[in-house]
Amino acid sequence: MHMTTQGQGLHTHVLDTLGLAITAGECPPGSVLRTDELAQRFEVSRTVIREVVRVLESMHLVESRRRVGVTVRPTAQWNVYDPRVIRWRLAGSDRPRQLRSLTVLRSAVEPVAAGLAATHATPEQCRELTEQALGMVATSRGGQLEAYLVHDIAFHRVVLDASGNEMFARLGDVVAEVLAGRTHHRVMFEDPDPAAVTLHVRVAEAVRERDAVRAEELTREIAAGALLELDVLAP
Amino acid sequence: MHMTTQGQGLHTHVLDTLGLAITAGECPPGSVLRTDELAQRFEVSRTVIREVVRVLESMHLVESRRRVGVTVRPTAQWNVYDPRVIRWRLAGSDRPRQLRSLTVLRSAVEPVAAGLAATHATPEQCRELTEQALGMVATSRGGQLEAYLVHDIAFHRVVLDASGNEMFARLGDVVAEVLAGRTHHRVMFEDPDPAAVTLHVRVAEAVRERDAVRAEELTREIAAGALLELDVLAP
DNA sequence: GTGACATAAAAGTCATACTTTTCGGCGGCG
DNA sequence: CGCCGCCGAAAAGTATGACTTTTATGTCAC
Repeated sequence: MHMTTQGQGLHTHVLDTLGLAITAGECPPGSVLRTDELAQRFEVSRTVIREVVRVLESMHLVESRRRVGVTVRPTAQWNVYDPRVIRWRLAGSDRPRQLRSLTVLRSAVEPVAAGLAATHATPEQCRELTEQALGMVATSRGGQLEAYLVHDIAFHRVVLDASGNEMFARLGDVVAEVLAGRTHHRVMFEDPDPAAVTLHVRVAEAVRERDAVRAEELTREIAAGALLELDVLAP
Repeated sequence: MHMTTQGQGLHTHVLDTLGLAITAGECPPGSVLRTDELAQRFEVSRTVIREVVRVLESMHLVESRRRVGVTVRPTAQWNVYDPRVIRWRLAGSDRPRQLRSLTVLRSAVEPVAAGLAATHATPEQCRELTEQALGMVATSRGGQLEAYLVHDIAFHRVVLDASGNEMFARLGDVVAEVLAGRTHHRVMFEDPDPAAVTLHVRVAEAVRERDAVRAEELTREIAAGALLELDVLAP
């Protein structure tokens, strides 16, 4: 048996290992893999390898051609919205680049989502939003960064959900990854920016009061802060 | 043999058929499929079916569990950023909903992308942008909708590429699908809105002149137009 | 009624044989 | 010398059957 992560079946394990290897830059774009070779390397049957390759292919990470093998595609063609690809890349070496891309995406999407949330949010969602904002306030000082993170993630997830747009809603996981990544890779000693905390509270207010333009504008400020912080940390 | 699309192999064909069926609402969420059954239905081996199921699983369209079968997941869990899922849904019954979601996403992303493009675009990209805008002008009248569409898609793709953000760049396919869908599923007789065409030309100008805020603002107008048009067509 | 256990159903895995496509070389012809 | 077409082999694609593993469900004893 192997000593590596083999929790949920061979398929998952091989997929994760290979995906990570590819996104990490081993197997650079253009290099070819052969199924038989992979089968030997992972000590599994060709069946498993083929299924893995098919999934990798569906993420546009590789392309499989007869008589040629499985060739790694150029980075520009990855399906970067696949949560697994995101996770692999965040775990790999170009984590900073990835974080920046994702933060820029957030800064584009979240303000619009907040504006929509102001008109679409259910009372329940408004309540939830306020609750999470208050939770952020309560945990914003004294080094309770982990607890703060939980509320932060929940807050943004509710906003995206409440927007009523499924494309936005599905970005909840992405945002969660970004926030978690930011918290975990920063100096863990400093408390979050009080201004940002206040902004979250005010966004919750704006949504509750159905003030779309204010919700959007405030969220834009939050996003601007996140971008700024990124520039400070990784110029 | 079958008379359906079988161009690039059994796998592709079965995947497309099944994916379409699921996203179209046959096989509603919660319903279960068995691999053997599917193998019979499509007259292919279990091998092929298993690979298809694995890909479908990677899109979060289905979940495969032992002793239970392949169960269709609730819509909220689809990986809606997968180009194939988008295409299937655009071809299916909830095309209006899908088109709206995507257009809202565009309206959030493209203005920001245009702003970034103004500062990041290479001279080559500026040239390309201008060229496509002019192409749009040239084909904007006289029922040359197909030719217009080509330039329209190319234009938006260049903007997203030139933003320098990979997440934005990868939305090129999505935007292409939306624009194509809009053109092909609409009354084919009316020429595109002249105001929109002009706006595209002005965006190209703004980018060329490195005027980020203007590029963003103009693109916001284009997006607003697209949203408006959507409301007119599907209230 | 509750809990442990047996059963069987379905996916997961493997090995193997066979088919199809296609790259790359080789030879002939211009 | 160079181009074109044919041929063979390499690699993925497909099919099949046997076997393993998990697990939902029914059954039986308590």
